[in-house]
Amino acid sequence: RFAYNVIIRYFGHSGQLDLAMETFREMKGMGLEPDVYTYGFLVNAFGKAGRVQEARKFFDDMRDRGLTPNIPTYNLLMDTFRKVGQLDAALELFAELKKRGFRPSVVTYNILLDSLCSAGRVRAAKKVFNKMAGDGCTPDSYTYSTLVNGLGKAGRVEEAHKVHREMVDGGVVVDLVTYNSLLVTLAKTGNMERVWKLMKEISRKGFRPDAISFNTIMDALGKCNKPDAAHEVFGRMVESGCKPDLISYNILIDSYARFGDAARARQTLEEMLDEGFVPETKTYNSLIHGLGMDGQVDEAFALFEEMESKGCSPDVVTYNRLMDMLGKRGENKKAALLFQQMKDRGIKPDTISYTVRIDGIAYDDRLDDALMLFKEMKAMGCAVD
RNA sequence: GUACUGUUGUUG
Repeated sequence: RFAYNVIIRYFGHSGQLDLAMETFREMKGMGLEPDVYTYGFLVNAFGKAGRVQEARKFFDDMRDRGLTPNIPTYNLLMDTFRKVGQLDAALELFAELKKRGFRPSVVTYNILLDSLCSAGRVRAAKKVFNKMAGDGCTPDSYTYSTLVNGLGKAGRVEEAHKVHREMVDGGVVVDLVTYNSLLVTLAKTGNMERVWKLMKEISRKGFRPDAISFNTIMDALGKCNKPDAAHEVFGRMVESGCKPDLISYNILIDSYARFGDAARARQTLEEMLDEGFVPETKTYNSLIHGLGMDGQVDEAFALFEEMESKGCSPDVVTYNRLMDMLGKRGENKKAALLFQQMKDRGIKPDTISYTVRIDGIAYDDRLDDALMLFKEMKAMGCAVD
């Protein structure tokens, strides 16, 4: 049974759900009783793939077989709910496990906190955070990164900073992830002085800033239209012995692109190819954006073709970007063709797709058509925001 | 003998 469990875990981990299922059936066929680990791995496998329904079914099956789920299995299911943003289901499960007399672990609390934060309920998250110690769960470094990250994403920079200080002063064993979480928060405010101060502190504490640390700073600079400063950080990164990764290049390309420097963006693409990295759809999307910013619409479309030949399929972002470009130049015929093309290719338009199309059409004063699209958008189940 | 959680990148 142990061997089967290991195999199921492996297949789940690598996303080969059919094989995991096959192994599960084979195991039962051999007359071996699945245990809580077996079911836990299955919940995890399907949960990771976002298949909540099935994950939940395995959890229930486990009970029907007379097995009692333990805390890690509860955590696995709860984390599945978190990943797909089903806060209510997560809260319900938490209430249930307590009612059944289980003691949540720190992990349970961490998942709960993250669920609340991702749903924007930062206030509630803080309350839970304040209560967890009384429930026998001492916050750990995961707890703090989750909270700092949540507060930061909610724009509550000072609170995030305060929580971080509390953690450091309170003697919690910190790691680089907790520092990076705060770094992201500070970087987004554009206050580089604070960012570099934190970088110093990171080193002083004996950590080496990693690619995520540097990428975070580069991204912040790029977003404030300082591609050269971002490039400088790239240099520092290399100097300090930290190897740039695919994301570093994507960020750098995006920095140049949003600044409108298509030439530099392209040059960076060449550099990343030289370094042996394989560009992604995201990479091309940034480049296309850059060409659009630079007014090089034909070049943008050339790249649109090129990306395909390099094995990067355009996605909804690519199409949105191109349609917006065309709409803003009044080329609505072409934009409409692209819109049709994306649907034909099975790329589901999202809220942004409809928004840019409606926007383009509205420039043409074709309000009836715009209204029709608006209706279609709702009919397609697209959120109207 | 086996498990669960946190940090960075692309579009309106």
